[in-house]
Order: sequence, then structure tokens, then C-alpha cells
Amino acid sequence: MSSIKRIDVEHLKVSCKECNLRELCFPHGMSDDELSNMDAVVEQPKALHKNDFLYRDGDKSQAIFAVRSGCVKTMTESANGDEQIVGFHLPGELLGLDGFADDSYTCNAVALETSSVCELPLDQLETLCHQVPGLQKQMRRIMGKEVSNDHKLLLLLGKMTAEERLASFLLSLSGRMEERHWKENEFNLSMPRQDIANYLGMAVETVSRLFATFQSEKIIDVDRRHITILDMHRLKVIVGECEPSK
Amino acid sequence: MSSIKRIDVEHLKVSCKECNLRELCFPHGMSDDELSNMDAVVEQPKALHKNDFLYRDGDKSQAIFAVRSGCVKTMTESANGDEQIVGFHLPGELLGLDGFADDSYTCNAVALETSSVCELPLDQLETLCHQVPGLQKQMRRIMGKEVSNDHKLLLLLGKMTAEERLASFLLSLSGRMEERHWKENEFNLSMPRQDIANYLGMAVETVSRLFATFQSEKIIDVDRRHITILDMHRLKVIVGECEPSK
DNA sequence: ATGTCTTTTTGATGTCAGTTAAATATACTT
DNA sequence: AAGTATATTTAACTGACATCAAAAAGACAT
Repeated sequence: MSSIKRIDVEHLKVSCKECNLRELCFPHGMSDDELSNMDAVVEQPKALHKNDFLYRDGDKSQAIFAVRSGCVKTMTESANGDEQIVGFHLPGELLGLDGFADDSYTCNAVALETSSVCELPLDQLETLCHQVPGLQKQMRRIMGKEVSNDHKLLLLLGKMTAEERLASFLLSLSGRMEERHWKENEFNLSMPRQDIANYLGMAVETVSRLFATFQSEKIIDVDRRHITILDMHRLKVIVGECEPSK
Repeated sequence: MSSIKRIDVEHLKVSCKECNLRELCFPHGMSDDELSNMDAVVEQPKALHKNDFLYRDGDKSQAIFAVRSGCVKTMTESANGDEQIVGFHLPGELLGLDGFADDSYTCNAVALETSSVCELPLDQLETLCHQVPGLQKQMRRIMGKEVSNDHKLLLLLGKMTAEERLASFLLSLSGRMEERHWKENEFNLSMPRQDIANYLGMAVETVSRLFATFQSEKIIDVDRRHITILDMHRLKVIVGECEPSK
């Protein structure tokens, strides 16, 4: 066996300019010059193990984060202790925006699996906004997207049946896989059933039963965390995005 | 009868500087100088009648708005046509932030009663951000608040019982009344039962029944749209904010 | 492998809140 | 003031999904 040079991929210096997620992430639409400015303020990526907290409700917010690899969930806690997952963040997606409200985060962020996140310190972001024209607008675009995404979730929780919610969840994941140029009809879930159930506002048992139903109807194939979408059209019919073809 | 000079209050020139809502609204924490700058870019307030749309899903977003008087609801529409109300906006509260996502609004904004809204054109906002230091931060604070507010709603829809939701709704209104230095335990609802039900993800009949229950338990007094909170503590106990006394 | 722990599935039962239906009250017109 | 439309309440029935209980399947450590 020849000796192989190991590269510790977690500790490479980040470069937005060379990051293959740049078009999905914060730098979307920036020029090369502007990207160099970004690189100067983005911290070494943080490595997270499964179940590590990136930040907690109440922590002073000093940065926003971009997922580089893995998956991070964010969840709010209620007065009486139960939790609601408000988002699963895939590579290229941002988190920590809730921390803008008043200098501290209002939810918990936990890694679902081994993950790596880039960190954008807020004070540096402030300065950068003055230097890079268009970054402010970009900033607002990102927050607007977060807001309108939350609104979609409110609709899901407020008006949809359990079946519609799960279909909607699968379609959302599929769409995000496509954005990343990954397979849109075959992917692994980073989260356990329990988290899917919590996110969609239902019981674990319901998630399990619906997966079984979808599988028996040949809409999807489920093998533990591995999902294959067999009939995208029918999923869209369920959520009302498509007319039934019959 | 002596002749009275009528003042058309709807068409007075706006002045953030003299507005009694300024500490709740966009200008929160600005200096007098900065407020003058604000005044220069805020448009004449728009008058809205009951059921008037301020903007619609898909409209090009050219401004954000602040409610001056009245009440405006925002709602998202699903693929299959049903709607989810995502917010009721009281005087001093902003709306239109979802429009930052990609140059067009992603929800509908409708006046619940005769209302007046101030308009902040986006292009002017952009310019102003460069002139007024701290406005950027203020901007982010506002959006962060919106995000973290939506998260609370997600928790409500995902995890709370109907009783907890209505109690939570009443407490939220009460808190916002207090912010405005209005009576915190006596106020009028601007929205019909149907809208409360929609917002809280339940049936109108359930809202009606719960109001009746709360009334019979002497927690509140309900007279059509007029609500009097008789036992704030018990409301807080219901949502888990307080320990039951005794 | 073996045993322990966790996650997922499956089935039986219960319940909260939706649905349906109708009465009552209020608001708006002419 | 009468008449029509709209909003709200009340009651009985129902169903979607939660809860409870237990088995099955994986994951992980020894």
C-alpha cells in the first residue's frame, strides 16, 4: 500500500470564492472582488458533532452561520418546556437570523449529524455592508426569504392534513436537493422520524404510518433514512400543486 | 352650535418626529437628526377602508409599511386555495418584510377596518441606510423580530391545544396594548371570529366555544368584539407562563 | 456474536376539535 | 322599520390523528 497524504478537510481555510455552495449561500451574485472581501471576514469553519449545540436560546448573538456540510436543526422552546423544530438547514443555508431581534438568539441550533458551519461575525458584517455595495440588499433578500419560508410553514401547520404535510416536506427537500445539483428523487434524511414528526406538528407514529402508506401506493420507496421518490407527480397532487392526471 | 374647524386627519403630513408611535415603529431609538431624515423619505400615509388590499401576493414590492391607525392582516395562500393568516398588525407595527425575498410580496395584506399606513419606499430606504448610521442595524433588528415572532407562532400551531392558543392570542394582544400605553385588560378585537380561528388554526365554532368557556370561568368577559381580561394570571397559567396559584 | 439501547413500526383505543346543522344575534339596505 | 345578509353561538355527531402498548428492527458497545 502506498502512503496516502491525508487532508484534514475540516480545517482548510475557507474560501467563499472557491466554495461550490457560493451561489446558494450568502455570496449569491457577488463579484470576485466582493467575494475576496467576504473571505476576509468569514471565520474558520466550526466542526460540529451530532447533537452539538451551535447556539442556544438566550445566548448573545455574535454571528450568523452558513452550513457547509451536514445538517443543522433550529428549534424554539415553549414556556412549559416542549419544543418546536422550525427549520432543517442544509449546506448553503443560513441560520442565526433570529438573533438580530435583540442581541440574543431566540432558538436552539443543533447538529443532526457531523457538520461544518462557516461563521460570519456580526460586527464584521456591519463593516462589510458599508464596503460592499449590494451586500445590504443581499442581506435583506436572505431575511425576506426566511420570513416567507416561515409563512409557508405556518400555512402547513395551520391548514394542511398530516398527509399533505409529509408530502409537502418531501417536496421541499427534493427541491432543495435539486438546487444543490444532487439527486432530486433520491436522498437520505438527516433527521430521525421523531424530528420529522415534531417539525410537521404530528406524532412519530403518524409519520411512520404515512411513510408506509406512501410506499404501499408506490409514491415513494422508503429504506430507513433513504428515500426514493417514485412518483413526483402524485406528491404534487397531494399538496394541490398539480391536477390529478387520472 | 359654534362652527368647528374640521381637520382631515388622514391627510396631514406625516412626521416621524412627532408621531406618538415612534418608539414602537421603525424610528425606535433614533436621534432627532435621524428622524428628520426619516421624515424626508416617508410617503404621505395611505388611507385604507375595511377589506382594502394594501398589497397582494405577487405584487412587485416597492415599499414596506408601518400601520398608523387601524389594523392590517397579512395572509399566505396555498396551492389549493385556502389561506393562512400570518399576522395582525397594530399601529406602530411594520409589514411587507416578506417582499425582500425576491422583489415581490409573498402574501396578501388586507385592512381589517378603516386604517392608515405610512409607506417607506425601498429605493429611498436603501439610500437612507447609507446616510443614517445605525439604520441598518435597526433594519436587521426589525426583521429579526419578525422571524422570532413567526417562530413563536409555529410553536403555537405545532404544539399547543386550542385552549392554549386562544389564551396565548389574548395575552399577545394584551401585551401589545400595554406597549402602546393602552389598557392591557380591556380592548376591542379588530378581527371577526373567523379570522381569529384562521390565524390560530382552528374552527370558528371552537373559538366561540372557548370564549364562552373562558367567560363562564370568569377569566375574561366577552361582549361581541369587546374583551375584558378579568384574570390575567389564569391566562398565563393556561399557556404555562405561570405556576397555578395555591 | 451477545446484550443493551434506541429508533421505527404496528395495532388497539380514545379524544380533541372539526363538521354539520340550525338558531340567534348583529350589521347593513332601502 | 322591515328585510336581507353576515356574524356568532349552541348542540349533536364524527373523524383524523394522538395516545397507549408492545413488538420488531437497527445501532452500538463489549
